[in-house]
Amino acid sequence: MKISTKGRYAVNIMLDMALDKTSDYIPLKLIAERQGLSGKYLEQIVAVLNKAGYVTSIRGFQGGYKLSKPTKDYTLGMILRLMEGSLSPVKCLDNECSYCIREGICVTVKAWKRLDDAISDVVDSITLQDMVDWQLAYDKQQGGDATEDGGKSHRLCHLG
Amino acid sequence: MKISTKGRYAVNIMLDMALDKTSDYIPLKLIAERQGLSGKYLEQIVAVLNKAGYVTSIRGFQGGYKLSKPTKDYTLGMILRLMEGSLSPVKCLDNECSYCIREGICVTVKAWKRLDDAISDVVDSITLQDMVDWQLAYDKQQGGDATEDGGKSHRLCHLG
DNA sequence: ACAAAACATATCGGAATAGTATGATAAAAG
DNA sequence: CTTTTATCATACTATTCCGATATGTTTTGT
Repeated sequence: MKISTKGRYAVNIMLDMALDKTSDYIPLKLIAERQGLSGKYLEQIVAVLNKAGYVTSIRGFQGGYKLSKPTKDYTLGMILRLMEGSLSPVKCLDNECSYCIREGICVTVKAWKRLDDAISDVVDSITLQDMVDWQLAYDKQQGGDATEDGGKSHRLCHLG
Repeated sequence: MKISTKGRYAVNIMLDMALDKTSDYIPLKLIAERQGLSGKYLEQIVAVLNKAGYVTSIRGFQGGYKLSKPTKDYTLGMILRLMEGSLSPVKCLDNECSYCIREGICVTVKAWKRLDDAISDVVDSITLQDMVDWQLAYDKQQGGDATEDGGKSHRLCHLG
């Protein structure tokens, strides 16, 4: 029941971009350094985000990535489902359970469905903007310069 | 984010026991046959349930297992956590995140915590008795003899 | 004694995870 | 027009986890 690094790092990447005030194309190497993650690994992850249209890229010198939509348009669920494939606790709920022996009778599925709904409710209700707001509120609470770099970079938790 | 077979099969085992009207010690082989699962694999799983005191066993001829407590005393969360170790979506929430670089600052953890709470709310609120009730309600709705064995065995979904 | 069943380990193939490694392509700067 | 920076594209790999099998040993009622 763990979210993989792909899912978590993807959130971290997009949140890092959202918190970057320059609102310019950001080289992935910079994000990797800020977050203390492998740049090459992040390339694989951001490639998926790129193909899905979640980020826009410019190649070559002074290139990089930026979010293609406003932060309120991304939910945690969108990002996680893109990377993880599905967030349902059992396969049965992914593909209509067409191969089940007793379709519709299985009482366990009723429990899994409740769990699945609860998970979806949470991840679909939290937007990237929400997380930005949480971060800004925390920065303010700390006086704005509690961090060694004055809060310019927001190193996130990446230890699963 | 998937529940493993150990967690799901453990639920199936305990639900199978709960639905068995004989209220006697049930040989695991019988459960394996009813549920269409590997008996040897179930032995490993039931061994954990046994050590945790969730089931009681009698060895030897005509031995077997039975639930050691009334069905309302088992929650889905108890069973799943026993088998899976933890249901939290990130490791960070398991051990107080003592090794985090920016403990308490990390804004992603706030999101993971919400998800974790939602998951716990669901699994801790569903008891084995609830699932038994759901099954009995369904049996009644079907007239009691819709199944080929008159509803005596309740084959559950085990396809993840 | 025998058969049925719990109990105890060891082993194992496959898949997923979490990355590295290597290189090709593109574009701006000097 | 070369160099630097960066995206883009695969290939590879080491480790862990999953989902079992396999091979017994021990207990116990008949």
